[in-house]
Amino acid sequence: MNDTSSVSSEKRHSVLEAAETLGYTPNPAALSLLNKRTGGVGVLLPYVSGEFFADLLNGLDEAAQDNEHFLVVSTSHRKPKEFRAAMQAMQKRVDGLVIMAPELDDDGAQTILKSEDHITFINTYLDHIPAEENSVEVLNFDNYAGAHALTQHLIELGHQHIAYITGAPGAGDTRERRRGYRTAMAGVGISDTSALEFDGDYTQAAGYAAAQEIISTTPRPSAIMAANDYCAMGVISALHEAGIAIPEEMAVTGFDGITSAQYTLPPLTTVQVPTHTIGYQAIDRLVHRLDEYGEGDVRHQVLPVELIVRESTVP
Amino acid sequence: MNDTSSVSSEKRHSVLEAAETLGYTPNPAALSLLNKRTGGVGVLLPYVSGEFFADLLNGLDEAAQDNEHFLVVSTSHRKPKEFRAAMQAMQKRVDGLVIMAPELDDDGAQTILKSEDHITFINTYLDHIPAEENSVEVLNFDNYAGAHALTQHLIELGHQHIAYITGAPGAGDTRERRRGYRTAMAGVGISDTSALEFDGDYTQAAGYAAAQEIISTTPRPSAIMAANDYCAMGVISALHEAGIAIPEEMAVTGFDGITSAQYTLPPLTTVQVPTHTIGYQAIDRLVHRLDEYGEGDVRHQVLPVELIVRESTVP
DNA sequence: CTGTTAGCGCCTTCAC
DNA sequence: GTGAAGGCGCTAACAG
Repeated sequence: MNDTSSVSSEKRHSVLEAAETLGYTPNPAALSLLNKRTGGVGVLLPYVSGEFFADLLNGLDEAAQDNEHFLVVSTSHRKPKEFRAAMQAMQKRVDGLVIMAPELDDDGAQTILKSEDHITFINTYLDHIPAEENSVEVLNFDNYAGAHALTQHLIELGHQHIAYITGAPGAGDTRERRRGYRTAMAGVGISDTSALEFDGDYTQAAGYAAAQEIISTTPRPSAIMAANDYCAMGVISALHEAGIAIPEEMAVTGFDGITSAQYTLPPLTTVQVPTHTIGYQAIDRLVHRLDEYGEGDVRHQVLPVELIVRESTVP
Repeated sequence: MNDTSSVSSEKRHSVLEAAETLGYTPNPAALSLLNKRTGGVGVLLPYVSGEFFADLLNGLDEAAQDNEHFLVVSTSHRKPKEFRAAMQAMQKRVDGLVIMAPELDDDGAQTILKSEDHITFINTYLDHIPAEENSVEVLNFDNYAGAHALTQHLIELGHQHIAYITGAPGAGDTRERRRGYRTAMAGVGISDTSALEFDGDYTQAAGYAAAQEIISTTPRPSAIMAANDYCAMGVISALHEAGIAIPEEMAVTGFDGITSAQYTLPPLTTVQVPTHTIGYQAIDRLVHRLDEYGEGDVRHQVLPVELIVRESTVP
């Protein structure tokens, strides 16, 4: 008996003690059968790589522990079909879902929202969320503002010929960052940036390859904005190999603000995104939503980002 | 009805079809109450940081999906008490546990082994495993051989004054790597390395701090072996700041072989450990153990590592 | 304040 | 070949 029935405090004490000694724990499966609550939160990630996801998981885990929930993690679901299967598997095992799916399109989203689960999306751009369906919340970084600030910073330093390496194709964050770049460029009269944009993704290898392409274009840009910090590391490596001095001959910027960005040579100017925070909040709010409110509250929340200027850009 | 009862295949078909249409799935909680199997595997990590853990999680997740199990992840349990609590919580929710606890001492291990669970330890050094207790397996990197090969490599290049930055204090992998270093040094007559060893851990900050200390000692060492690749990144940063050329004036080595180690300036000589593989195997073998064998098989397995020579050491 | 009972969702056993 | 019943571990609601 937990607290409900009226039992002599004496007897309850002895029972609790016995339970302690024997290491007894109520069977979670039986509990969840009764309460219709499992005490778990599912986390659906597109993939896991690098410091960004490590930080994210730390935030998720910390919040889960604070709220006494366990974490069921599943990754590698960039394909809609696998994604669906993973959701299916999670469905009845957890009380709510945290989903990061930057590559999710609107059709896919509609299918997800059919399930009457509590969901918190992170770093996911959804256009049409039907407000009545269920309990949904969206938490995003301000990718647009970050990229805009970064571009603006370079422009203020006198750069005009700024190359841009795009992130993973088809992802919402990629689109948002590029939009920030384009808008800032348009602000100084450069409305066609097509010759300055280069395909990439969020890896060092992509940055390395894109940089090699960029340095061979004429006229050569004076700055490279990489898709993120890892991409920038690849850029730096390529420039170093080609004997191009950073920042004297070429400025380089990143995105995310991972720890390693402090330790590149030279240290990287970048945008710090609140990775740990978004993870923590995603779980924390989801769990509170589970307890307190019912269905039907859809909210968008954009987390601020911070420009970090290090010595990699020309003064 | 799944396959057991004898039912007309016609009727079965129609039922299966209906299930598909309605999106019906048997309630996992009820199943686990019946079968005494949850279909989940618990993962207990000391913490999550950087590319190493991202790779590890990829391996774990891939194996979990291949074996149709879900992953319950819990981290931040360097304290025995929290660790115990996490195990308790996992206990009945999963069929087996993968535990990485390099800092676990033998007493702590005994307590863990009391629980009659199936466990696979990774990167964890246990001395006294009672073979009869339950189903246990231990998977480790060959940390000793890796550090030994690295030291040997430096020695063959003519280095004698080799500084060593130790990993996280109290961890088994730290001890093993240091042992490899000491043994190799003793092999060339340097049996007292106390003046050459510097406290550190597995972070860039630790490498940065330790390197500053090392370069101010006299006589100055000609090589620095960092605890791991992240630590080495901090070393490189400090050396660069002090104007010390790598590798001409100082050789630097790492450990782990993370992707970023290719993109340091210069690229890092390091030891490649099979991070993804250890994760995959841990789950894969655990699940197979669950199905096929009973209790009582304890095995140690050491995974080979590979020396990767890049341009950071003097020729 | 205590003891009993019904039932959460499912599957296996046993009678029909 | 089919239907009904029992029970996995637990707790809420009830009767004593």
